[in-house]
Amino acid sequence: MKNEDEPKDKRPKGGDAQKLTMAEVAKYVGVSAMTVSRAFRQDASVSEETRKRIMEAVDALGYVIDLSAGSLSSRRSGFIAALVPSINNSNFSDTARGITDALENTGLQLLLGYTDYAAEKEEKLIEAMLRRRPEGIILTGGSHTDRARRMLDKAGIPVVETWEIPEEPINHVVGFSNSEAMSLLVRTLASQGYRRFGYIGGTTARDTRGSQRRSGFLKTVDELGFGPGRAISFGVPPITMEQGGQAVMSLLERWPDTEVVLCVSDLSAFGAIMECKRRGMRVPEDIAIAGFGDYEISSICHPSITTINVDCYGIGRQAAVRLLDALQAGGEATGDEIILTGYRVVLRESTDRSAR
Amino acid sequence: MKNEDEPKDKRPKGGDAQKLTMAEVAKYVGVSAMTVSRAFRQDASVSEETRKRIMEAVDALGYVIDLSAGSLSSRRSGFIAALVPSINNSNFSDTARGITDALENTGLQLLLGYTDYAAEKEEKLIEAMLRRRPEGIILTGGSHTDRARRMLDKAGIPVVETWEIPEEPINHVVGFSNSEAMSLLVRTLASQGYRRFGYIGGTTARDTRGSQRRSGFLKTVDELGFGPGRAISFGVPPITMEQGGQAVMSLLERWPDTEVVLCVSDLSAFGAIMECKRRGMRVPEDIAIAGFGDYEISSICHPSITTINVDCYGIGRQAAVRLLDALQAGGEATGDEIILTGYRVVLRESTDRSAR
DNA sequence: GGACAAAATGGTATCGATAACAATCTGACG
DNA sequence: CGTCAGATTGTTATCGATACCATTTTGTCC
Repeated sequence: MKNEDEPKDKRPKGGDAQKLTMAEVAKYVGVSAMTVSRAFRQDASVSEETRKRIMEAVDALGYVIDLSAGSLSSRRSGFIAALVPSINNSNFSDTARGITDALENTGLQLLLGYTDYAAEKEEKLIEAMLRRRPEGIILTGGSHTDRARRMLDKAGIPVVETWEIPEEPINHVVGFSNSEAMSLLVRTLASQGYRRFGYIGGTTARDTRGSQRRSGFLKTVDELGFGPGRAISFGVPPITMEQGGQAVMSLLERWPDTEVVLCVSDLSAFGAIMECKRRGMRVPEDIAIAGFGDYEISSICHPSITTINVDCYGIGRQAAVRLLDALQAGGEATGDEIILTGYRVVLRESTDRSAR
Repeated sequence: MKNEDEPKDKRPKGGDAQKLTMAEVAKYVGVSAMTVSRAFRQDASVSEETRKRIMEAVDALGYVIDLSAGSLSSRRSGFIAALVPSINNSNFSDTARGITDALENTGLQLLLGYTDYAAEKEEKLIEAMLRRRPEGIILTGGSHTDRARRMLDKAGIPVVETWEIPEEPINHVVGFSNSEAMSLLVRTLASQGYRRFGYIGGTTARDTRGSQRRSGFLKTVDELGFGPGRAISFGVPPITMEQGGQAVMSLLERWPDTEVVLCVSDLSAFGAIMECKRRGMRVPEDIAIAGFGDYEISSICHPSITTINVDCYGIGRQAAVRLLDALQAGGEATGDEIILTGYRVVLRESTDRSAR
């Protein structure tokens, strides 16, 4: 049996491994712990002189305040949770950046998670997040499991759904209609003379925004009287560039006279364009292709890609601001509200009609 | 003056806004709070029957455990912190994904931050992270401010530096030599007959990996006797595709007979290639271009881009595993160690010599 | 100089879980 | 049937900060 008296400190390394507490800093300075606590918050009333002495001591000792202790007694975790489908998708990482930027200097920290486009994973993540008692939560989309909804309701914190307009919003919404955005793109291209439209993008419930774009496409093509829409779907999200290439080929195989192909995202559009070029087809002369999302690549590549520009960063920023407002108001005055973010068609070379 | 007796609950909404505690769940079930606490952990000894009853109550009441309270007394936050330069860069988001995946089912949660390639921002973030008492921390690169180093040392938690081999590692390292990787690319292309090498990528201290690639380039070109390297730099990281395009033009203006241009990343390489094509130059016939990082785009675009494939995901995964090992060992046996991750040259169309 | 408001500081209880130890229960075995 | 180890459950103190209220100090004004 081991000697029970052996040192218990098993920290990997680190100089003086004693754990400093506020009380020790206080003793060192000759004030009470409460005063040290106040010194760490700007608004609290501590004389400049005392604060200075305390901060010098903090520096000298290398003290780092422990927020988890504080949040227990103050009942404010200082966390905001945000869930995005994928962190590898620059549209969503732009949104994450918008959130982070809006949170700067608010004393709030972001807890980020990614759901992999799966509602069950979202449910798990929501639970994991709620265990940290976030003061608010930002979600992508409006499609959640029942249990997730119940947990969110019970948590009693402001919720912001983003990137789309849910049929039954939980609380606040910052987004746009993916269906209408895609519809706008169809109409814009139709006004340029295109008639035979194709579409690439799944129907899967995993990517609700993708499904909405697809239905917006089909509905609009129908309304315009351009016959039944030619839509094919493929794999599960996230859709790769390569899949975009495969998809455009099966689409053209099935409907060889397609004039223009709209894609669920720029990434699949890019893959489609590259595959066409590889096969010797010219874009837009032989086939026009458009995307969605206005990724960096679309303005750079050759031909540049017609797309819908979405204010990804703004969605994140506004969602965070909305949350901050709600927190400020203590949840009283602020009614649930839907904030519509803008989008616009960006016409580029890949659908240039004059090139035909 | 307001009536002090008015309800204090200002929660936004939420059904029964009472905050449940473990004690209440315990009372409901008819056991002690301690037993409920045990039921939440797999290993703890609670009879199956009791656990089942407790979990049913948890479900019925909608109780969500409060980890911040638990971590205070258990002195284990359940957090791992990770800092990456940018979340929009898919190389780094792959690394983040690797970390997250490795943490799955460990009960540890990731606190992610991005430094914007700035050491001062890294310092701030490290402090913000340490306030949450993470059990370990994963950093990108080995370049940190003095204060950051002191804080990390004082924190006494395992540190893993990634994506490069620091001269003075803090603790653990999972990465590769960016300089040698670039050197390998130069030698490989030299063996194909290329002689007049150009380079695009900054020297800034912000992007140490970029600087290492650059110096690896210059050193190798020099060693091979191919005269002084032709290197130009531009803007601050993160480098955009567009900047890649601008850079290749100024490089060719200055050294018009350059045969092959190596870029600090695939993104700038892509921008460079597109700009060349836009100007009517053929790649690789007129000018060969290579990148670094093997982003998705490089295998898809036309011409496909020669690059260095880096195990981004594996870096994250291994870094996390290393951390878990260190935590397991309680910091005893595990010496600081450098784990080298692989990389390899991927030759593609953009440097295809036979096309000339 | 005294009165009084405002500023600055301190003391104590507490947030909600878990560690550590104590107590009780269960079943196996001689 | 008694004993004892192991399984199960309970009790109390505590993690490290902050809320709340009490107290002391400072400054202003007549």
